This record gives sequence, C-alpha cells and structure tokens, in this order.
Amino acid sequence: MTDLRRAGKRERLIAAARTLFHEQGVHVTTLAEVAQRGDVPVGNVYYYFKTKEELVRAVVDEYVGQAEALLAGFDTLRTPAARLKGLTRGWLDVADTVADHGCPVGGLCAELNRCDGALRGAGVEIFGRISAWVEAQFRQLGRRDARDLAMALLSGIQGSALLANTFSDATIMSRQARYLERWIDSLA
Amino acid sequence: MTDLRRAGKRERLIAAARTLFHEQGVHVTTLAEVAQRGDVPVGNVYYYFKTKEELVRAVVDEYVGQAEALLAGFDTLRTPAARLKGLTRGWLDVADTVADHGCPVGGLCAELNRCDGALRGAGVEIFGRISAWVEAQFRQLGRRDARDLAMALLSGIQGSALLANTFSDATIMSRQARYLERWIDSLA
DNA sequence: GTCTATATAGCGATAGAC
DNA sequence: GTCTATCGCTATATAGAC
Repeated sequence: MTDLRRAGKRERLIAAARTLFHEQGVHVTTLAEVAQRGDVPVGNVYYYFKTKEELVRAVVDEYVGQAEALLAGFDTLRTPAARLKGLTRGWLDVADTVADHGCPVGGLCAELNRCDGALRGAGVEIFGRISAWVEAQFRQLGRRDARDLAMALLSGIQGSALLANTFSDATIMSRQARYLERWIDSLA
Repeated sequence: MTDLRRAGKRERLIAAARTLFHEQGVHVTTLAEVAQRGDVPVGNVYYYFKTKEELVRAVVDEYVGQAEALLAGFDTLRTPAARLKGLTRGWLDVADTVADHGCPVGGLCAELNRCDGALRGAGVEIFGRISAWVEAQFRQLGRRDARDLAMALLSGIQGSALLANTFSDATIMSRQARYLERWIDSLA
C-alpha cells in the first residue's frame, strides 16, 4: 500500500511534468505547477526527486521507454516499408497536438541542448534509438545510404512539426506525413 | 554624436541578445548577460527597451530583415532551381554553428510558441516570408503543389538542424543539404 | 542620457515538525 | 512518508542621483 501510493505519486509527477514540459518548456515550468497538476503537495516533490534535473531525467527515461514500445509495436508489420510508413502515419493522429505545442521530444531535445549541466545531450538517448531503428529498416530495404535516408525521414517529420507549430496549422504536419509515405514507397 | 551612440548601443544590445538567445534560449538569458555582452551598463538596458519582451521583439524584427536581405540576394540567380539551391547550400556554411546550438530562427520560434504573451506566434513573421519566397520559386517551376514542396524543403532543413544539434554532428546538416539540392534538381 | 541602488516577486531547495 | 515554513538566490523592473 505504501509502496503503491509512492509509485502512484512518482508516476503522476512524471506524467504531469511531461505534459507541462511539452506545453510550456522545461525552464518555464515550476515544480509548484508540476506538483499541482500531479495532485501532490508542493513540498513533497523533493521526496521523490532530489532536484528538478532529476525530474527532467525521469521524463527523458519515460520517453525512451515510450519510443522503444512504439517501435516494438511496428515490428509486427511484415515489410520494412510498412514499418516505416507505420511510424510516419502515426503523426497523423497527433498532428493537432503537435501544431499546438510542437513535437514533445523534439522540443525537449532542443531545450536540453541549449543549457549546460548533466542533461546536455540527453536527447540522444531518445532520438538515437529511433534513428537506429529507422536506419535498420532502410538497410533491410537494401539501401547503402540507410543512415542518410533515416536522417532525411526524421528531418522531414521533425521539421514539419516545427513548421506546423510555428504556423499553428496541423495540415502542414499531416500533408507532410503523407508526402513522406509516398517517398518511402518510391524507395522500396 | 548623441544619437549615434544611442543607435550603437541599441544595436549592440540587439546583437548581443540575438547571440545569447541562440546559444542558450530566451528564457535562460538574463538582461544582465545581454548588457554585459553588449558592453552596456546593466541598468541602462531599460532606457532602450522598456521590457525584456520588447528586446525579444527587436530580435525578431532583426531576423525578419536578415531573411529579406538573404532572399533578395538569391533573386539575382537566373533560375528558380538555382535560387532554391542557393538557399539550401547556404546551410553548409553554418552547419557547425547549427550543430552546436540549433537553427537560431527555428529555436526562437519553438520557444516563442510555447509561452503566452504578445510574442506567441511571432515566428510566423520570419518563417512566413521565407516560406512564401520558397513557394514562389516552386510555382515558377510550374509546380501546382508549390506550397507542399516549400514545406517539404523547409522541413528537411529545419529537421536536419534539430537532429544535427541533438547528435552534435554537423555532417547530418550538410549531408541533408546536399540531399535536398539533388531533390530540387529532380523536380526542376 | 547615463548609471546605481533597490524594490518586488518568484524560484529551487532545505529544515524540521508531524 | 507527509507536509509546512522558510531560507537564499536571482530575475525583472523602477526610482532617482548625476
């Protein structure tokens, strides 16, 4: 019971932080906001996370786990092209959220790379897994330039997320995702 | 003389802010840092900019002017494809800086869109001009889907800037730029 | 016009009662 | 394990001497 409540609060704090970091960014978000959104008393946050940095680290780890689960889900698809298109098509479902607040992972990486501290470059842990998976799919397609193609695909996705957010226009993201699907077909 | 000094200080403050916003982000940068880097006494900043928001606005306007000058420079090139490739090739020169701190405009837009206030969506003023110019070039190439192509090109650039920054690898940006040049040729 | 000193406010983090 | 009170620091912004 005690452990369960503890786990529940920790998870709620991470979930609240993840949402707020996405909506407003890490630096703007205060621990008081995280506590409030997570339904946890303000001063109690420090029992679960000794510093704010530790909370950010937990959110990064959360994204790593989510990315791995997402990619593992696509591995049931039969062809590499189908798996790549599965990843790409997934952005259609979140186009509206992305237009409102940008890509949660892309935004986090951009912010973490711009301040010093232990978290600088932590975004590699998330994007490194995704890019390795994408590269592997292109390699299975027999492409020698698999890494460049992986970067091209991820660039197209991340760039359109930034533009959709800048112009507050979800169709920029969804149209670009469909464009990338056809591009994958042209390579297969 | 007085007006010249005043203009010089204002410009120095904007230049300092532009650099610091790029390297660390807007929120992390303090007005004290801007004043120090611009060689202007700390308290004197408020004579030139009533609020920090006003300083950010000035930096945005600076980028708008730079973008217009950059695009006007490419207009001397004869064909639309050459102009588009000129814009794309320009990223080769700044690949290292982009790998270190991301795209200055992309990073600024991402940050401005995530906080409220008068500056929310100010990035449209910069990206709107660039995307309109790119779209016009594709239209001159006779493409009906000029807007989608413009977004695809800018997405590829901005996304590769984000990834180059995340992985601290300038070749991600430069290789992607060359890839996009060939892509432009394939459309012309 | 220039600069110093300071008001005001909010944050991360800690100490310690319960 | 939980929560309150508060410390110490830093930021924006202002008041006012020069």
